[in-house]
Amino acid sequence: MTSTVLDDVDREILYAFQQDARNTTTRNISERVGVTASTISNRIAQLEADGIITNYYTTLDYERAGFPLHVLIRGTAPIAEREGLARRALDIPGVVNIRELMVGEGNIRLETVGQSNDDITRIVTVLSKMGVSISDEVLVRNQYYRPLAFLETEVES
Amino acid sequence: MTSTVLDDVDREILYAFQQDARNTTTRNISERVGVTASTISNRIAQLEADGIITNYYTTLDYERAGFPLHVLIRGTAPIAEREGLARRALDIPGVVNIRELMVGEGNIRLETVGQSNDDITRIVTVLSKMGVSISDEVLVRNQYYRPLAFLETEVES
DNA sequence: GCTGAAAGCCCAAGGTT
DNA sequence: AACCTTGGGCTTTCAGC
Repeated sequence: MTSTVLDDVDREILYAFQQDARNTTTRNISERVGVTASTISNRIAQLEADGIITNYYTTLDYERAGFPLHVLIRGTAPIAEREGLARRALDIPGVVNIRELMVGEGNIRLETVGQSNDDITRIVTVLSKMGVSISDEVLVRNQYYRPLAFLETEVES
Repeated sequence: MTSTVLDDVDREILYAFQQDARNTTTRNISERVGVTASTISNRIAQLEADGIITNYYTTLDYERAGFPLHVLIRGTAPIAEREGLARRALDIPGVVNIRELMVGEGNIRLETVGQSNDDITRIVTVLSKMGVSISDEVLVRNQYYRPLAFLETEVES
């Protein structure tokens, strides 16, 4: 692990990929930044190797995809089992995202989708049996994303 | 808007794209499903046109990218202004995601990242001035994603 | 609505400065 | 660390079914 710095080229890559991970080409970025596409290709490989880029993901409109229920669930797991429970809860059908939080009450937050209330009920039931106590369920009305704009940054790589 | 059904080809595309939106090729999917790459290309265009695919996104390890603070903020906005406030809050540097919820207390949830506590403080200050009352801030410890696995689904297109 | 071929574009690799 | 060239692969388009 040596200390490295994200320069303008890296930042441009990360910003472009957050906006469109599929249709952004190395050539495309290279024209914006003023280096060759080969260089962009090398930088991307480096960003992936460093674990800074973790995944290329596609966001869906769950409702249009046939899943009208989009629900956030808040639960609490015993500290010692928190991480294991979070990973296992990810296997419950309908769970699409899990966050572990640095807090006592409500240390696990799940993003779930379903076709009917039964789907959500089933998820909550399974969570309870796993040892997660549920304290809250709320419907998502809308969601907006914004690419992270980078300023001067220093990272360990 | 006519009623359409997602078939196995569509589901395979959505599932593959949720796993890797950048390195999954049309040919790659076509071999799994048993239709030609041309057909996959057409289906993708249709899924985009229908608004089922909303974005191709890249997830980052914010900590390794130089932003060690990853914080969820919970706030409440007056119902009438909720949507407008949510959209404007997205322009605050460091805010990467906003959800509007169908609930009274805590109807706006923000995902934010920062290099120092000052960054988070600044975000909260701006939110307060905008008219959002903040009730909670918690640190994210870990996060896991899972592609949505589709069963039989019917959608409006 | 799917197929198949062709044309154009893109990416990765190796060698060079 | 960045550049240049090239070979191979990918995507899209369109005529045909």
